[in-house]
Amino acid sequence: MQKIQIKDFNLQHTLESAQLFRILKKNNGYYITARDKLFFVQQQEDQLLYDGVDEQFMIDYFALDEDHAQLVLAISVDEKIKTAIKQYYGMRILRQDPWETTVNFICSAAANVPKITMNVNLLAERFGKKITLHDVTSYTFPEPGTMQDLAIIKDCKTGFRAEYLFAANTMLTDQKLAHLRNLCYSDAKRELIKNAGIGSKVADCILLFGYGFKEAFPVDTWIAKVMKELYFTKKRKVNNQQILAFGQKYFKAHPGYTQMYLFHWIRMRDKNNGKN
DNA sequence: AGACAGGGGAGTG
DNA sequence: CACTCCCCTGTC
Repeated sequence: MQKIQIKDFNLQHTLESAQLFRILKKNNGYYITARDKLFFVQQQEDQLLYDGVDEQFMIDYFALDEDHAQLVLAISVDEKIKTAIKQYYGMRILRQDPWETTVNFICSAAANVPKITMNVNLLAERFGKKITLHDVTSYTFPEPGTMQDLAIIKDCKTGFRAEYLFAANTMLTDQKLAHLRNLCYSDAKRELIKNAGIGSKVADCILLFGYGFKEAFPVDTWIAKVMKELYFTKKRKVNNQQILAFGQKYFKAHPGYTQMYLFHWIRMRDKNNGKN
């Protein structure tokens, strides 16, 4: 087990904020499968204990080189967002693999966290390779181009998303996805949306979690709800596009980070209230 | 703006 | 137990 010093970091909030799905809670920590790696991580106050990956991976994956305090300061534009930040301080946006993120969020359409988790775990079992760490077994994420059997994709209970996944597998490569890094946010988004099954919301998730575009502001039902509640109290009707435009303008420092805090805050609040 | 998708879960007989 | 119905949620 190795150790790394951390600051302004909360592992639980980071991992339980629906930006990644292949997590197993165990041994007072988490086993995470990320693309072709299976690793263990546990927080002990200002340290992360980890195994299965090297230090450079940890720094990059968890964005440990980011000045989170500074970032939070920049997005603290009003009391509402400050409340959410206070409660879940240290929630980081991970730097995930673009291909894996793309597949994850194609699966996310008309689904929820348990269903997405089921879908991607099944896909990995069918198309990935077995991988083991300690007493935990997992499967690597399918490589681009390897999901060549539509029937198997369907077997993974992906439903109408199966064809989108099949097409993405045919059309996308790591190289093509890497190219999007050279583009600005809106150009990259325009490119992503050309793919079937990727609309505005899914594209924003991919851009935020897979590329680190902090301009992205994914508007799902939770964000729509919290934004209406906090910022559109007088307006009778507002659509997701308007919420997106407002969010990007009002939270202009880092809309994506603000979205994360608001998303987590509203989900936890409603969960604790016994709603949902 | 409304139809629609597959699976899960609650409710009913 | 078998069934029906409704909900979930984002794309088309």
